[in-house]
Amino acid sequence: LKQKKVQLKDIALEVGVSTATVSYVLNNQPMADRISKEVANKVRETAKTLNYQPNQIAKSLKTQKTNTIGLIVADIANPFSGQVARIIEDAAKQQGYTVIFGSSDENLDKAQDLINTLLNRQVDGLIIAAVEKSETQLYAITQAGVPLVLIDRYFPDTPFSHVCVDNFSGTYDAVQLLIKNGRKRIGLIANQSDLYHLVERNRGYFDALKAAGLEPQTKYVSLKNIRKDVEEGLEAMLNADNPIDAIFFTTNVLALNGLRYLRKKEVDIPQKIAVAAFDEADVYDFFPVSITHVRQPLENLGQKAVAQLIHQIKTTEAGKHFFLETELIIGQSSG
Amino acid sequence: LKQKKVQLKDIALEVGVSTATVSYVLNNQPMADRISKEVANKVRETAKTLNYQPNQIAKSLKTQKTNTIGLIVADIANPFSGQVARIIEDAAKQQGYTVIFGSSDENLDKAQDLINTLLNRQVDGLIIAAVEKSETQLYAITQAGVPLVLIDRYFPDTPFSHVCVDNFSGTYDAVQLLIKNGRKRIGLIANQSDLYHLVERNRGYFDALKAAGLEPQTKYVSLKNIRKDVEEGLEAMLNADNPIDAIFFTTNVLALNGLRYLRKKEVDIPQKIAVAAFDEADVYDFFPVSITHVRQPLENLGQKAVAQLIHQIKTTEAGKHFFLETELIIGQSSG
DNA sequence: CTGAAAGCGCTTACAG
DNA sequence: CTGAAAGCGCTTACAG
Repeated sequence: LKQKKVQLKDIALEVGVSTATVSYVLNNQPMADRISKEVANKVRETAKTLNYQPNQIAKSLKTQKTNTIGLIVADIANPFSGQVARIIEDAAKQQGYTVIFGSSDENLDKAQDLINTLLNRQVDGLIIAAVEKSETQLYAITQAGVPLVLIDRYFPDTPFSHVCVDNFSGTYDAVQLLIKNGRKRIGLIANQSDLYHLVERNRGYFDALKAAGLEPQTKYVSLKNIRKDVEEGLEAMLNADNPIDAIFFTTNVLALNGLRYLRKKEVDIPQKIAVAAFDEADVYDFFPVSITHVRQPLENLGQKAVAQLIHQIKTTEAGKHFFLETELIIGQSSG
Repeated sequence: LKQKKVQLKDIALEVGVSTATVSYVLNNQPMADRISKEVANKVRETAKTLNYQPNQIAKSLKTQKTNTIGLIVADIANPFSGQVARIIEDAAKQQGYTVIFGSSDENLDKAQDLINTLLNRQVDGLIIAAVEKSETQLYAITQAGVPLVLIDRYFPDTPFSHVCVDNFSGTYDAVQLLIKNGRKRIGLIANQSDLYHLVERNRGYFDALKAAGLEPQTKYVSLKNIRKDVEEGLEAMLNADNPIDAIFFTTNVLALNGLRYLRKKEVDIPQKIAVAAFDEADVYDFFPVSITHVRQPLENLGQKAVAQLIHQIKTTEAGKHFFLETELIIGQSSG
């Protein structure tokens, strides 16, 4: 049933030249300049009439380039990952690259599996939203000579290229806004994680409080138990002897769970408690009050990652560290 | 800089056998049974110590199989697409397939571009959320002998396999609920589109109204102008001489835009106007009232699409049409 | 101006 | 029980 595909040989036969000649003209090789206009045109015409589609696999085997980028995100179903994937897809396509993706679920073994699969498929380079404790597997990638760019997350004191935002300042500024608005007891709800970008967000919170002489109140939630942990954390902080009057969520997932709870409990925002969060969410638009949040420049993030990766593919030069600025979107929730 | 990769030849050399032998044992070919246990073990050991990673490209060129599925969605950044993509990714991985994706933006030319790219890369099959008027390009795929399964959308009187939901019944039931709840003037906000699954939703609305002897009121919105069109439609219907007391949105994007507008205008839901919609959205959780909606079984949809595609890849048998049942999630918004 | 030929890294009938 | 060899569909130095 599978139709025989048209190949170089067929065009060569039809025109009466060698496959070499056909290859030269179809790829616009420098060689092609020396091929007579007649032959070249005939080749091109024949390719068109036969509807020739080059076999990228054969091409790749010979040239050792697949024009493919491997992308590993946390979960493509998560809007943050999806948006970044889309931007990367577009930027890659513009440069003639296709992307193969996989979701790591923040799991080290799954990530390693994906890396193996992608390397077996000879991707020209990888863009990875790295999972916790994955430094070793990342070193293996670069040691194999495969270009690598980290996105969103990174590891300090590590040579891998990365494109991230300034998580510290982003958080610092948002928390400072809560302070400026007169809040004295500002809680933090954060992921229990060693991922450096999250650690940096926490540090932004602590530093902002310290600079104002305020006491921190924190709840670290487990990835396995987000909803319950967030609710328990909020409940404890709200019912403490000295209850919080503001809360900062370090991710949008935490914020969504927190906001759902606060709405259920009919806690007044921002009268009773002011709210700010890192990252956006569509949902913010629909909350009764607009939510103050730290916005990451996703477009820039994705495009720079692709640009840097392709640069590394072409030059085998590495190790650029980009930190992009975040933007503080001030809504009504911060008071 | 690029490290030389370990290949079959290296293992063969090390063990002192031919590459054929190495290939047989590493692939557990039937042939491998006849190879002495000692040799086989030595091959496996050596492969492990050298950390041999097969070159999937070379393998594919020879076997004419890439173990790759091409996936075309409307926009991977859109949560519906992202969730489906994730389910497909997992189902595919379980069967040893990797997925390459692309976003068509509902655009025929982009879709054709993606199809070409994916076919050049010799994907073993395609799963496509088809765009309007794409029948011709789909016929070209099947005529080239490439297995194809449509997902979410389909075309009537067409031989392509598809996995979709029963859009007519889903809508019919939801609108009927509004009617049961005493609503008499039920409006429809729908996309201006010939896509059959959307046409079917519209038909569900009209039939439900007709069965109850009610008059329809409709607004068809352009993809290029969703927000404005939705708002104008609602405004017109709310301010008509005989204003609507309920509204049905045929997609979640339309619903989100509509809900945003209704909230801004402080229209009471469901007192003044009852609301129901096709498809889910995270946002529904955060709306002051829970939103009645028609839920698609995404998990099933994605898994069946992959299963059917792989079936077609292995048997070259085609043309199965799946219609899955939707579920009506009854919230407070429908009154 | 063009072609013969090697080779990319595998698999697999075939021979022994 | 194992290997020599052809071949998947291209590209590209090299020769003429």
